[in-house]
Amino acid sequence: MSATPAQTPKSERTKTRVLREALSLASRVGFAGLTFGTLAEQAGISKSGLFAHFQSKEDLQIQTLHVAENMFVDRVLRPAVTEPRGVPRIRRLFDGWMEWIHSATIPRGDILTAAAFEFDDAPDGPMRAAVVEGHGKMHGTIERMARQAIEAGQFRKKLDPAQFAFEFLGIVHAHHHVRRLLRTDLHARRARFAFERLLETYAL
Amino acid sequence: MSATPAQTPKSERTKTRVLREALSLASRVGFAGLTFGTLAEQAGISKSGLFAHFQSKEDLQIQTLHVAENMFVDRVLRPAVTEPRGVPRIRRLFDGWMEWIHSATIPRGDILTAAAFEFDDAPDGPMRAAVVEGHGKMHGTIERMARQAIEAGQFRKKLDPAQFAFEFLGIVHAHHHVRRLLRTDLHARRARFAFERLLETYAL
DNA sequence: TGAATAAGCGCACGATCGGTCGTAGCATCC
DNA sequence: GGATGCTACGACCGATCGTGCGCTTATTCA
Repeated sequence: MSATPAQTPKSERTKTRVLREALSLASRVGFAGLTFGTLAEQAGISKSGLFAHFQSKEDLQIQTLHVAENMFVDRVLRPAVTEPRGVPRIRRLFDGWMEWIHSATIPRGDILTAAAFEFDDAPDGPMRAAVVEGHGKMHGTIERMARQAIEAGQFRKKLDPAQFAFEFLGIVHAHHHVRRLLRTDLHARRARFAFERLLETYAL
Repeated sequence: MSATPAQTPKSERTKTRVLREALSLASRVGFAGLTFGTLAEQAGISKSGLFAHFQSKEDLQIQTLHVAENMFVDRVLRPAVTEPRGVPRIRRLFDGWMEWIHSATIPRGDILTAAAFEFDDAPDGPMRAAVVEGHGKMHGTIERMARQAIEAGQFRKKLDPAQFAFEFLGIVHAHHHVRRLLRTDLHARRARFAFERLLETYAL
């Protein structure tokens, strides 16, 4: 029994495991469908046992969202930043994001975008605030990349970085939405085409 | 009592009234939030009384959706078709749609787009099918308009009408989403800008 | 090793969900 | 006008939701 080398406490290990299940569950049924009952069943723990780790449903949702965000940073954002500033970095971000979407199960798609769509009309609350903050950060990141592309002489000076960010996100979201609605990957082509047109408009 | 001039039967009048309330309710809380309980309360009718008019919740949702669709046709589509084919008609469609969005209460925005977002990841069912069909029709309409613009010599021949429809809808949806997320009308400008850029790319 | 702590469980709660049923009464049509 | 059929009602069902409580363990730390 004392064989366990006294490392991470059990509580933490359980929580990590539960959060992994929560992420998987939310990917399938959304954050609204992330209920204590179903999560308890999937994680092999009692409903009330979950309350030892999460004070409320909102708490559970937020922590799960942060797990997803960290994964996005690792798999999409970080790789993009290894590219040189400007257009290459923007391209890599778009490519990475498309892959990220593609790797997700079709019915729900990119879990972060799905969360944004799910909570954009929710009443005020911590979860909505977290989603809004995530959107703001992403918008800011893309804006910055556009600005760097201008500084690098790859984009025209007349380009408004905020406008670029709006359209970039719009393309990604439109793709996400159509993919969910029609349950097909055919529209990745259209999204890519729109993205290229966006770059071309401001190239040189 | 016999004063009523034997016109529309009472059943129909009640149903119309209830559907009007249902639309108003759905505009505030979404189609998922359109429950028999709350609708009964708002319409001043008993929950079970509603079942005389709607066999199921899905039935209620679909009928309410159709009311909204008809309204959209009257207020947006029909006015657009009064314009000459090609770019003017496309412009009018976009303008009308932006007004339609603007006229909606902010937290939920355009009820049709909201429905599309709400049911794009729902399990198969009549409501989802109705939403998909609505999207298909809209896509087809825009595609046709783009084709007509090509025929009229206003758009380049190399333009893919389906691509145009994808991007047109993408702009509208992106606007709808950001408006709900940030609860501001500031992004109408960005949407319009994106739309103009879309037209310019294929003009001549 | 033993005491303090916290993890996890079973049970139950009030609310709300979509939906059913039997019935009463009013509208409709012959 | 009178028989018929539909509208509308209230009561109720089983399921599920988020959440609280009290208890039994298992774990942590001195």
